[in-house]
Amino acid sequence: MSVDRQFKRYYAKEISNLAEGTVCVVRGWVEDIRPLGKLTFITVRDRTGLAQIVLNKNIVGEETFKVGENLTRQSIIEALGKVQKSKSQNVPMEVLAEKLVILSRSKPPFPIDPTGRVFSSLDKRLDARALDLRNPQVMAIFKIRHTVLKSIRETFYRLGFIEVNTPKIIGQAAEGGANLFKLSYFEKKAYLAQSPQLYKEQLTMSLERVFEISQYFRAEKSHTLRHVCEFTSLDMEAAYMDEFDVMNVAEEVVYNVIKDVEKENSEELEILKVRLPRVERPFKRISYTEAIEKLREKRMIEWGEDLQTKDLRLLGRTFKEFYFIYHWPLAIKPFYIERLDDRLSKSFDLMYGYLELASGGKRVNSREELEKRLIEQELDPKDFEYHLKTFDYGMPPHSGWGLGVDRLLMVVTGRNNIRETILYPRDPKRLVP
RNA sequence: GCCCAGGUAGUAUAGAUCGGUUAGUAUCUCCGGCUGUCACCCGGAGGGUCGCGGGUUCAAGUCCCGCCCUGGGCGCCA
Repeated sequence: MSVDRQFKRYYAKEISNLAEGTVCVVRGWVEDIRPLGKLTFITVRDRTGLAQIVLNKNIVGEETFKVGENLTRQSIIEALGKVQKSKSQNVPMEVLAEKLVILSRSKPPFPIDPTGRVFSSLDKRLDARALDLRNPQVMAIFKIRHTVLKSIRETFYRLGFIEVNTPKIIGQAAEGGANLFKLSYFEKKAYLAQSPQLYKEQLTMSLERVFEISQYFRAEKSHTLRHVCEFTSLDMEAAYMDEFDVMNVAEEVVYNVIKDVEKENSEELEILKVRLPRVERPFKRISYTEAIEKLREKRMIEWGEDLQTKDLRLLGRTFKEFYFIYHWPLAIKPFYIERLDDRLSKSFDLMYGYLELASGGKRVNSREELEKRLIEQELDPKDFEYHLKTFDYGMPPHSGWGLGVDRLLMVVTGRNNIRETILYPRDPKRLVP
């Protein structure tokens, strides 16, 4: 069934560098078939790029030639042949086929056009996501995503952080605020985790420096380009660091991500026709109070108010790159953020333009203060007993943040819809595939 | 949850202001031709309950009502 196994398989991209006459095996999906009588050109694509296979009736014979003529687009083929110079505009070298086998025959019509000649709506594309990924532009996003994840891990390893995995099925609807997805856990009620917040704080009392990359869940019917119900979060928490220390960590992570993508994904960036955001260290840092003053030039806003979408868009016009907004009012931050004075907190957000990428701060590390803050926010300390107890075991001062990986990808790949950066996104209307 | 814009072959679109012949185009799929194509070309064919239901009318893709779906904005959002 298969062509001769003794010959090496080359990726499409490699063929251009092979010497004339090299015998090679090419595998991939058929992008185009151009029959010209006794000569057929097949463009085949794999994850690395495009290759051209030439089928000559006088060389392969009647039977194989017919296989080539009757191919369907998107089918998976395997060809064996010799490399020769090509007159193609797209590739310098091509493969003159001696054998051709169909490994999987596709069945048109397809719900979308993965070559991108006719644009399909995102909705249709997501319905056929597996096929959509054959589009080099779509594939490029996820190759970059791979680099981003790799870069993040390398930075944290270098900084002496330990990678951890906290539970995603949780028993207590902690934290209040956002809505949790409920599920049944045998006879008990359980929830899908919205964050590793309490776990990662607890881990600082032993592992000191931890980070986690994982998916979390929010049952919110958000209808925007930057919210989904299942998102990937990068979380870190470190003992003995304050809010400015962990802001520096965030800056280093983001800076390295940009530099690594620049180094490793120039081809993908070109396919996407985007330029990476400029990064200069240190990132700009403005306090919440300064942000309010800035906004006052444009509209009536009271100190203490949370910033709305329109405010962030306004700020984004002034601060077009990465920047921090730090020391937010205590009242609009969660209970575990430490107090700075009677009205401010040791908190910060990392922004890119109008987009909120990360949020963090120094944490409360006394049990008494934590209980007080819970009550202030109308939460019941009894529900947090398992967490509060850990503060009696000796809890180091610690700080941390959570960063939306999908949002960071939006910035890096220049997409304006978060769904483009997630393989199989989940939003209030989409649960499949 | 609120507001706005949409829904026409597999895909993407034109046609709606003014109701009237066989709903047009590109791509796609199939058949025929071609030895250097490259979004090949040339010739032929196929594919549409115009989102669903109801109404007005001699006549509805087009006008009216309801519903469903999609996109976008706001809100919600550690």
